[in-house]
Amino acid sequence: MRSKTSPGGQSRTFTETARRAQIMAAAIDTIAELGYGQASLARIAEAAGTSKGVIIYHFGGKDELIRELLQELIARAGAYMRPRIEAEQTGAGMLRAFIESNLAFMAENRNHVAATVEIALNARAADGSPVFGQRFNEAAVGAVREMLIHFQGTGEFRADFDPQVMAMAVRAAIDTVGPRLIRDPGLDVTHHARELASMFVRAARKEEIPPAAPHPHQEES
Amino acid sequence: MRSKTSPGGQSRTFTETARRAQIMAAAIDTIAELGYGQASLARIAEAAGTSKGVIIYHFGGKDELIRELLQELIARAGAYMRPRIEAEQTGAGMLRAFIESNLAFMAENRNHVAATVEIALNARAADGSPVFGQRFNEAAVGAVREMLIHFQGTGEFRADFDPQVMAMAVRAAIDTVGPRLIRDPGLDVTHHARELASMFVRAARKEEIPPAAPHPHQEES
Amino acid sequence: MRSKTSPGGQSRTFTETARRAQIMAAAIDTIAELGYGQASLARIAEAAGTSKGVIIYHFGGKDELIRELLQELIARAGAYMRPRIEAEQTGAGMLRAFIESNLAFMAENRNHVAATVEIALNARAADGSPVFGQRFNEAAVGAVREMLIHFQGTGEFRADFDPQVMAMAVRAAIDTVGPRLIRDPGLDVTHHARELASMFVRAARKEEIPPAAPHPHQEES
Amino acid sequence: MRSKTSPGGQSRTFTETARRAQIMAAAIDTIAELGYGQASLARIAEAAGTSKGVIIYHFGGKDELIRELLQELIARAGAYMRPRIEAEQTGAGMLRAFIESNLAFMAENRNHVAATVEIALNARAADGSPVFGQRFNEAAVGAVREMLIHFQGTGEFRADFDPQVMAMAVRAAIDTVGPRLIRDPGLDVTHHARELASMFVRAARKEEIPPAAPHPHQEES
DNA sequence: TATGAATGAGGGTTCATTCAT
DNA sequence: TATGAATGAACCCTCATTCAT
Repeated sequence: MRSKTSPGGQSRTFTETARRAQIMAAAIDTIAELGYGQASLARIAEAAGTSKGVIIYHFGGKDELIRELLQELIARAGAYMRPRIEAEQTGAGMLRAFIESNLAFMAENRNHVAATVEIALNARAADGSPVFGQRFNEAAVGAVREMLIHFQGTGEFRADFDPQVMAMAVRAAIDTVGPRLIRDPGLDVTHHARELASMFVRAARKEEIPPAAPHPHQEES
Repeated sequence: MRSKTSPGGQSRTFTETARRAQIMAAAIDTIAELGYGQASLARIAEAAGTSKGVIIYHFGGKDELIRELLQELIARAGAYMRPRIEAEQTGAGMLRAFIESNLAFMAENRNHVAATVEIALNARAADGSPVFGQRFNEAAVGAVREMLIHFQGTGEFRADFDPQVMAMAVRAAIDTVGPRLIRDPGLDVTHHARELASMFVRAARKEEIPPAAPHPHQEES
Repeated sequence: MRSKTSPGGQSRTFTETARRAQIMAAAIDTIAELGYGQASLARIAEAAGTSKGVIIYHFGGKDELIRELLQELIARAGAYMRPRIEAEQTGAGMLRAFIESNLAFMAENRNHVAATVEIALNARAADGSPVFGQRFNEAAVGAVREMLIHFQGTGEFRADFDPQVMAMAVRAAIDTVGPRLIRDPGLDVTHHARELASMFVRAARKEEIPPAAPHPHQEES
Repeated sequence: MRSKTSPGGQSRTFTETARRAQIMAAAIDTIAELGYGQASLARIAEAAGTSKGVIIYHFGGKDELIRELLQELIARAGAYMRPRIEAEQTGAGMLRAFIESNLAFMAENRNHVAATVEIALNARAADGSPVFGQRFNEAAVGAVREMLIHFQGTGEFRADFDPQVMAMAVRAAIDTVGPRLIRDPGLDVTHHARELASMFVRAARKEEIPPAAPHPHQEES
């Protein structure tokens, strides 16, 4: 991981940091707009107003650029979401906060998210094996899974569902909004987020019995 | 639609049909293994044991090959799923059949499905705009949405969720299994499917049992 | 020169002659419309309603087809023009007949002529040297030159012009109409021919002195 | 018009200008020698002592190279001819200057002119339609036509010929010399030019000398 | 630091031709 | 006779990368 040192080996100057930020921004926009496959160094350089050489000079190669880009994007999303999730105490609240803050971040950073998905989906090593998709996705799913397990333990969530399966579904349901957001800028993300959150909460939580229910039947074993 | 005519314009020879099938199989495997971006004609040809020229001779170009591949894959999945879905009467049954048959098809045709997802996600026109992803995904989501709407109308499903949002979530939850299946051959797809189906059924169905049910039907084992 | 024998070595059957004519017609149209460079065997075959193999079978290769095409086209033009020229006795009459009949043939056989010009201009041997242009053009120019020389001898034409130069100019002036005819179908070829003929006759013939010219000056040495 | 900007978008470096000139020279020679159809990027690169990639780097593609080549060639010919034509006052003088300077330029720049003709005649768009031939030729013919019309107006030239027809003939008579020059380096272009000029002057000019000319002007040496 | 220049592999495609049937 | 199938070279072009300046 050379991500904190400049090509010469020293830590970064202000100028270099700025150049890197500028290039990364251009890369985000280019990937979001054209997709990973069409985002060549030449096009990214053009969007950044520089040349291919500069990019390679600063990042060492396209792979490095992509890797750093992905790290940055994930970190940014995490910084946005974490406080919003941790402000909640209940499982329902946290699950809802997770989904809603994730989608809110998407809505506010459409290009960033689109680029993330493009990279995670497409970036491959020389031998064709996925580079990021795997570990990235597993980490993201893992966080949700642990949360579900925790509240299964407290009794707030039902015990009869597989937390891994639901975690994957939550992740997928969120991620699928990204591409759609790009094509349909008018999408009401807030509504979508609320609906999604309600849906998963309903699926996870134990049935609440209406206060004055005379004949409490249980549904489903 | 030239998909039923050979390069000469007449309908297909036995030999041609065989060659086409062989090439398409090689393309499926190559795309599933290496991803869409790495699946060049040369690599597909190598996997098929022929040369690029042969592929172009039979399909007219890479675009045609991809298009036919996608059509074939979707048709095959539809043929597998449709009867299983139509055998059901209730909304819960159909939703469950949809999810389970889709995942069962995936499990039995891993490479095919992985290739489909790769193509749908990544194939782009020269200007960078998605070629299939959009319409393909919308069609798939639309089918689920209409089903949900119908059973909201009959009263079996709750009326207070957005069928479009749930349909997208269902699609995404299913599609996310594909890539994972490739990397983790030991995944218990049957279990995953049952869990997923239960989850969405629980989220969609009304919670109340008819007050004083004289003939207790069991829904779901 | 294998142009009178079929691939097997025997002289041609009726069927073969018909096939050849059909292919040659298709080649003429294709070359006239798309130009020599774009007239691939595949396109010619398509226009002829057959396959590339058939063309190669009948002509032995693309070069043979082109060579025969050119011969045929020249022969046809000659058959049209020769009687019209030979019907004249004077130099002016023959020069005029040459130009006008040549252009008349063009107007009636636009595609043929366009194809001829395309081939003569573009067909090249493997080493890049022109195949037909040279000898074909020299022959065509030579005929005009000999005519001019003959009537310089009889005294009808001036003796002070270089017959080779004028012959080349006549040929070029005629040939340049071909391409234009393709693009501008409304061109009045009869008018153009008459103008061209008058122009060259005026340049070649000794000045006719107006009958009652009082002071005959000569112009130009 | 990107013809003054380098691949990066800025104006040209010395190195780039030199490389471009070198490549264009190689392209001229290659096209002149082998014809447009055989002048592939590979062959041009070989003649220039570089690789295809370099050409594409500097010109962006074959089309650009050809387009710039044609512009350059036309501009150079114009710069050569214009002052020689404008030095004349009479119609005969200008017509003669046009023809003679054009052919003199040809004689001094054989490959350049041959390449120009090859390109103008053969370059085609993807659909087979001529790219340059049309407009290029019309422009060249138009200039001559306007000159003829002008001196028909002044009375120096006869009024009874079609200026468009003669203009086309002049252009064609000149252009036909190009290819011949390549094959026959010993051709006496000066003689040819003088003959051609005399011929067209004789065809255009009125035959009568003003009845009783008091001050005999000499027209033409 | 930064850039212009060059490189070489690989991309998809067209083409004339060969060959078995 | 005729065709469908395959071949292999050549085509133009894109790309990530290297290198001298």
